[in-house]
Amino acid sequence: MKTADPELMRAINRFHVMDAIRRHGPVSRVQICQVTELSATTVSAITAALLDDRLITPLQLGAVRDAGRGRPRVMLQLNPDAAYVVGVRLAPDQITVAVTNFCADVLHSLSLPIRIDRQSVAVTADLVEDGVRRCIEDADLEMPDVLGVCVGLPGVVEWSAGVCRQSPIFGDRDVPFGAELTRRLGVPVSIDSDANLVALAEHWFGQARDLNDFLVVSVERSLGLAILHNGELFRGANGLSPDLGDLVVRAPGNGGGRLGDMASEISVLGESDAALPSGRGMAILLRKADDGDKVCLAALAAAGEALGCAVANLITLFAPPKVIITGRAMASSVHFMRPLRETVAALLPPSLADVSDLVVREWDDSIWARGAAAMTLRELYGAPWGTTGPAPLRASIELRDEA
Amino acid sequence: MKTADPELMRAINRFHVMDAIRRHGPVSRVQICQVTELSATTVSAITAALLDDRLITPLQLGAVRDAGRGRPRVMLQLNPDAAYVVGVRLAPDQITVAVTNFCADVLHSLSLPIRIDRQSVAVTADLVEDGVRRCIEDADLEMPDVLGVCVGLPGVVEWSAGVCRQSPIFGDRDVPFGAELTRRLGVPVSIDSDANLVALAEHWFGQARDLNDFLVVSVERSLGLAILHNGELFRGANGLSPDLGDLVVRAPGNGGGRLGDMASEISVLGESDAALPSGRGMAILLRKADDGDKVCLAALAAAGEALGCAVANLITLFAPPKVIITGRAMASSVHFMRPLRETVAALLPPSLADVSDLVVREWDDSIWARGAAAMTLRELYGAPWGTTGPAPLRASIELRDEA
DNA sequence: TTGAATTTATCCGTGTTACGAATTAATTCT
DNA sequence: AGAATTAATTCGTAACACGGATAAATTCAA
Repeated sequence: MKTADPELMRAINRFHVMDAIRRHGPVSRVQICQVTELSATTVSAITAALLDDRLITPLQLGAVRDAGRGRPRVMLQLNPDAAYVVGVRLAPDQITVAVTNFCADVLHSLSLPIRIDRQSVAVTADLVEDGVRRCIEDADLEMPDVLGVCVGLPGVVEWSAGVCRQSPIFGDRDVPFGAELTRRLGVPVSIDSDANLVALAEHWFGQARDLNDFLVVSVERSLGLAILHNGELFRGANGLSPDLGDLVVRAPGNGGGRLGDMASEISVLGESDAALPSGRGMAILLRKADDGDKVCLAALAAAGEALGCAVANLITLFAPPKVIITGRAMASSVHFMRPLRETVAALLPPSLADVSDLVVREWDDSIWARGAAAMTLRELYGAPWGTTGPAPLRASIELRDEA
Repeated sequence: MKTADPELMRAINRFHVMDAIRRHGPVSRVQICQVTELSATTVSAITAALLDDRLITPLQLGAVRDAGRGRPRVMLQLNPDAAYVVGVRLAPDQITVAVTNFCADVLHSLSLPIRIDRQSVAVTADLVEDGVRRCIEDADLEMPDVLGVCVGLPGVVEWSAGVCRQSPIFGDRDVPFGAELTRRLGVPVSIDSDANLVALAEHWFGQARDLNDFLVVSVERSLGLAILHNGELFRGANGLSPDLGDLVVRAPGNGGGRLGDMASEISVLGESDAALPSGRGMAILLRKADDGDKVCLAALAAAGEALGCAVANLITLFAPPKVIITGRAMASSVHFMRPLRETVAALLPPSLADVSDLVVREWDDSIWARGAAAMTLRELYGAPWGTTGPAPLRASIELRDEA
């Protein structure tokens, strides 16, 4: 537990101010007062401290002469150069690295089309290390300029421990990838599930900015799931990010099993004859489906139904107002989405029939980097939430502790 | 959002002190210091205020002369008479009412064996009102002595709104039972899912006191689910308590469907020929199963497998160290539990194979009342958690608000 | 061009809070 | 009876948020 003292008080209010500035672009002090409901005095003091720390800057610039009467407002914004963050995304067939500034703008990025799922952990770490160093160099930065690195990857990731419990890109389990890269790069490296990064980016910068509850389901080579609940990323009891692919849709055998074996791109391709070693298989399958190929249509429909079943269950549990489906290929096909929507509608209990809005969203690669940036920046001006939880019960209290 | 001011600071620390006293029985100020990590000064001030408010009392009583050297400790405890709370449990065939004191000790209780699932909402409300008034009277209390009432019932309950979205005991949906009883009784009445009450009671008073993450699955006439996550009851986005029965195990048709139609007592009885209008059916079925009756064994096994599938998915999502299965009859049968355990073990991904401990627990009726008490008392000396969340984004900020 | 009006931001004084050090209180041991 | 010991309170200090007064920077009107 964290006891409440003036320091915590300040930390909370400072976060509120930073959060307001981040969310509402350039913003004046009076506006911050309105949003945060803090007094003008407090806002003034906190912004002064933030300016002093160079975390924010006044936007002088001919300024938006806003034709008001009195003293013009001084607009404040995050200082883009306050810190730099590197975001890395590991996909089975690609490494993407991007450097962002304090506003999570991508300064420079780098893509390596490498089948890392064929490589050992050591080789992958080598590749990531080189990519990060190169990307920083290309952005005219030095290693010490970098506040932190965040790596997003598919699978089950224990964020708090920096360990990847299990992932399609690693043969091994329980890979301490965070510690390994921290050692190599000399800056803090955190790892998280790629779906979580997207969800966070969407919450910070995307269209879910005003939503405190939503799900992100990504359908690519493997299945990803992120849950934003009460404005916070939801993690399991140990900081574990749940893996959608591990959900079971029907009892195994009997035409059911792991969702990941039924609704991911790989599984769909496996059911059709379009499987190819390269990445073109899904495009071919989708075109065939458009042309009416029965096998391909059935494969997509089966996947949609399986995923729909899982999504219905997730809605039953979390009741999120919005569910965002994403993925490079399948998510954009009606042959996949229609069965999915129909299954969800059919399985949802009447009491929850209309709470959730299912939308499909496509992102470019920068979203991963921005999510990684957000994840890292959260730590810098991060909220002290959860630091104020119930006491972690000590084993027991000695009635009288001996000398 | 709640801005952090001295008042919040105090509220947080006062909660910590109250929580420490509640958890560690009679406890001295020094011990509170150790547990809460607050300074002796602060603890002294807060306990003085609490004593002044008569929320706690010193335990004079010949005292546990603890054979120490110096000035003896003054043990503090919750003042049992600081407030009284009424807990109500609605089951399909029974209404249970209990009055508890501030320590959640049951002072008096009352059971009405009535098939309320056959009655209208108005009649049920009548019965509950009468039961509560009578129980208070029998406990030698007056209505104004009662701080609040909490009603636990099966189904989907929106706690924050006091509305029962759907329940086997109500024909209608969206029943505003909380407001209705508040109007009738003149004291605040909250409602929640019965599983949540058990979970909270278990967390406050039971064996899960030192666990901040666990699941409670209750198998009775209907299925209940409660999730304690990070020390807090987990509720869906709208304060909705999820209903386990609404989870879908397999796609409908094809031998699957709602879990509630596959693993509840009612569904199991329906599959066998032991169905009886009275409540003896399950006992008969269980005995028949013990005697080797194939049909009964199969029914129990099917239910266990279905529930196991759902539990495996929940473990995948929440990674709780413990899952508590409860229920009057079925949960105690190996013919049900063995298939359940085997299914969970089979379906759990390897990375989560050993995180969760499945236990069966049986409670007496008082647990509901104590849970209801805890739920209500939480509000009195409740933690200000969640009051400090990210700002509820205003629609947008006017650049200049006109006069 | 100058002064009034207006809006923004800061300064000052007050009250609340937590905390460390010193002090008082209530015991047991010798 | 006095020393030792542990518990609890009191006192003084520092940090903070806040309301009201003040200063700052602009527009509007004569």
